[in-house]
Amino acid sequence: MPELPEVETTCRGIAPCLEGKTVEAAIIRQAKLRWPVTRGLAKKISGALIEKVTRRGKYILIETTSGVLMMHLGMSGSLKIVPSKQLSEKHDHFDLVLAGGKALRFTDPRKFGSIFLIKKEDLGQHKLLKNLGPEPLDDGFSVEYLYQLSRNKKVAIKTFVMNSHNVVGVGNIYANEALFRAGIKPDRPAGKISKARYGVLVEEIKTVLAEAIKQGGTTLKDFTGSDGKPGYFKQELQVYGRAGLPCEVCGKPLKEIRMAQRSTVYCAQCQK
DNA sequence: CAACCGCCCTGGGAGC
DNA sequence: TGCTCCCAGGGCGGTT
Repeated sequence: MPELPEVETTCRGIAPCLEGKTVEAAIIRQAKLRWPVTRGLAKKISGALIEKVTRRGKYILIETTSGVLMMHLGMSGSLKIVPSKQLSEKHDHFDLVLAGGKALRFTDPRKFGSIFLIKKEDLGQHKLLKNLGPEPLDDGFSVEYLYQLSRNKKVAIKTFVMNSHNVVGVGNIYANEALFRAGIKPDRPAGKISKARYGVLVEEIKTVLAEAIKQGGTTLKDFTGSDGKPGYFKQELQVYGRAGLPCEVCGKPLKEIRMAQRSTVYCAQCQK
């Protein structure tokens, strides 16, 4: 499942293949995704020049002279560069066909992803973007920021950091990992955690994401070749997916609880 | 407003 | 081996 590091890796992988290219056509095979694909997208984007590929949270933004193509990979989505003549498979819902024989192909078995075409001037006001919190790796995501925001909040710290209004891009896996590294019990109320502990948490969130992005670099090399190869960061995970297995620090079996319908794994000994 | 839950979807694993 | 069941989960939108 693409978390922020994978989205970042995807952006870095596809950007050189897209920037400066002209869009010949867009092929929409499945318009029914998490939300309907923007009406008339194919017609509107044909002939556009791709200027820049960026990212906001987990939204990939492909800026063109005809508007911004905004894509979210949801749970199971991926993007790759393929020869435009390559036959599509069952879950290949969208192609952005480029001049020169290649295409950007969007694949998403569970259809939790989304694709929009937005006017550049409307981007900041788009409902999916306008309420997003700071980027976790930016300086705006600081101890002061998170600590102040957390005051008087009763919500559990894990739910708090996974809320994209507070900070973007911290999904279930990295929330679990960062809390373990910071030694904070996931169900502790956000408003009752000291500033010093927020200092540790903010650092661990940044570190774990940065490390995962670095690992993504390995995938980057053959990005256009095969699929996104899930699990490249898997060997680094200390708690996620390890319920019942011994804590790598103290050896006690890791516990699993459900928080907001999400699997939550922690060490009762190391996390307080 | 906060807290919570339902929902969108399908592959894969467990259980029988 | 094949069926059925259930779970994974980002994130919005609706309800309480």
